[in-house]
Amino acid sequence: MIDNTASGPAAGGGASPLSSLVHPPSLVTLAADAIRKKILSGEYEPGERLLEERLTEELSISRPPLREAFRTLENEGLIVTRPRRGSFVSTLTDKDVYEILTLRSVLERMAFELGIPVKNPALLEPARSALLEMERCAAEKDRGALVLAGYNFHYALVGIADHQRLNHAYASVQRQLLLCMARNLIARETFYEDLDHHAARHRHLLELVESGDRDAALAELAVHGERSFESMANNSAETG
Amino acid sequence: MIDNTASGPAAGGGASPLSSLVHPPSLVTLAADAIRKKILSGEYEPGERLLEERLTEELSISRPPLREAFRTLENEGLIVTRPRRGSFVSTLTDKDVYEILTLRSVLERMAFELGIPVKNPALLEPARSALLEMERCAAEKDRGALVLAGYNFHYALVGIADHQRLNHAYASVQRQLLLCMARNLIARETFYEDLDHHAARHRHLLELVESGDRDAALAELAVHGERSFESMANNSAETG
DNA sequence: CTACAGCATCTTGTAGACAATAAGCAATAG
DNA sequence: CTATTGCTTATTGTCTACAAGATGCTGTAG
Repeated sequence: MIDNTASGPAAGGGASPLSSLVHPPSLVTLAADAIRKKILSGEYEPGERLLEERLTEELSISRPPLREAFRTLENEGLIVTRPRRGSFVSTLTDKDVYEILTLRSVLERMAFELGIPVKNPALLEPARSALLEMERCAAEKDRGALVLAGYNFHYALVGIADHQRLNHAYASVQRQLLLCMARNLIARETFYEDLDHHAARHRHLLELVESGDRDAALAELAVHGERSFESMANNSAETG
Repeated sequence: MIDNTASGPAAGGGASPLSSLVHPPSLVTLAADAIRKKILSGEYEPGERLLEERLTEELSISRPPLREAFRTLENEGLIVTRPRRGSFVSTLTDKDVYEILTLRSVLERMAFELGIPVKNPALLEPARSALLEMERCAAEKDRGALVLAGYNFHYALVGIADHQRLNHAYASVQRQLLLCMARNLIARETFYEDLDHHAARHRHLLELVESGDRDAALAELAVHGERSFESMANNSAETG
């Protein structure tokens, strides 16, 4: 059954909360969100075949909206559809991981180059609250939640560029990154060194962004991304 | 009626010629290609409502595959769908144009940074042949064809990075750029100064790429993009 | 004359059914 | 015993039909 408890930007395709009040979301949207959630949570494993009939009864919808949802997920890179063969959860090779990480890095740098110094202070609010959420997770020693909060923070940070297409592309890349993590569950545990240090690094990054020093922020972002890249690449090399 | 005379990478979603021989393309693919073509050629104007029933009889298919094609085009940014209201060809604001051009620039730079020096010489082949096509168009004084060939050249150039996701994102941006041009038809005529000079600039760019001098190629790309940006931005300011 | 309410029509959203193809299995021949 | 061929089954691709909601018009009241 569809359960659309909309999560952060990294998790859902999420319509704006305003429009969702006015327009009841279509089954296509709900189905896409539900399946995306199950893929990213690891309930559907990479490579797993997604039987349409099975999904229809699982979500209590019929096939047309389900198939439309598949198209959406396909364009997001979460599933691949082979004609007459069916749809499968994307299996990521090491090259895919490389592509995802490099593209993410470029998009983040673009956001900083366009967005710093921040013209509209309101654009920083989401990043600030996301950081608070991170620090809360760190204080509670909730590593899994911290990772997700980190994704939301990065997404919010990219938002300072006030660039719709950049946001869209970045969200897509982030989702695939979450798929990487679903592949090697170890990453979820060994990714980060120390929770407080992790949160502190992100606070430092945000402060540099707020200061308006573009080059300093970009430099920090570089080492920031470097760390993630190494962790993920090592991890992928171990398991892949 | 669907007429899938597959064009260059900028125009079609184009399945590989090999697989198209084995697997008959689905109606969804054919419909998406056909509609995309009509949108980019200007047959369907920006803002125009796309009636499902009308499209079904125009393409001689039924609504389910058509609706799936809509999802694809929606994710490509060519149409927008408002729930219970219908689908419309995307209307681009000046900010949209700004976003498209900046994103394109970043993606091209990324391709150069990752792809130069070119490791696999075969990756340069598509760019070389695309350039020849450009020069042919210039010689024949076919301005419209030259512009399209230019798009194919740039797409081929991005291909040197050997980066699937980058290619995909770039193709998407390019399609929206073509949508810009469908908006202001003037651009198609006044965009370029001199046909031969235009082709020569592109040859120069390719030669720098082939030489392996990344910085020089990036510098040339910068002025290259600068020109397009100004032309497009001015043009959009005039008409938008 | 204008504004609001109610209705008719049209369009989208969804469901269920049919047809075509691919995968898996079994039987037979070598 | 193995490989190949034919069939069976299951799953995708597509179509037609029904339901729900939105738009536009018309009629009436102020």
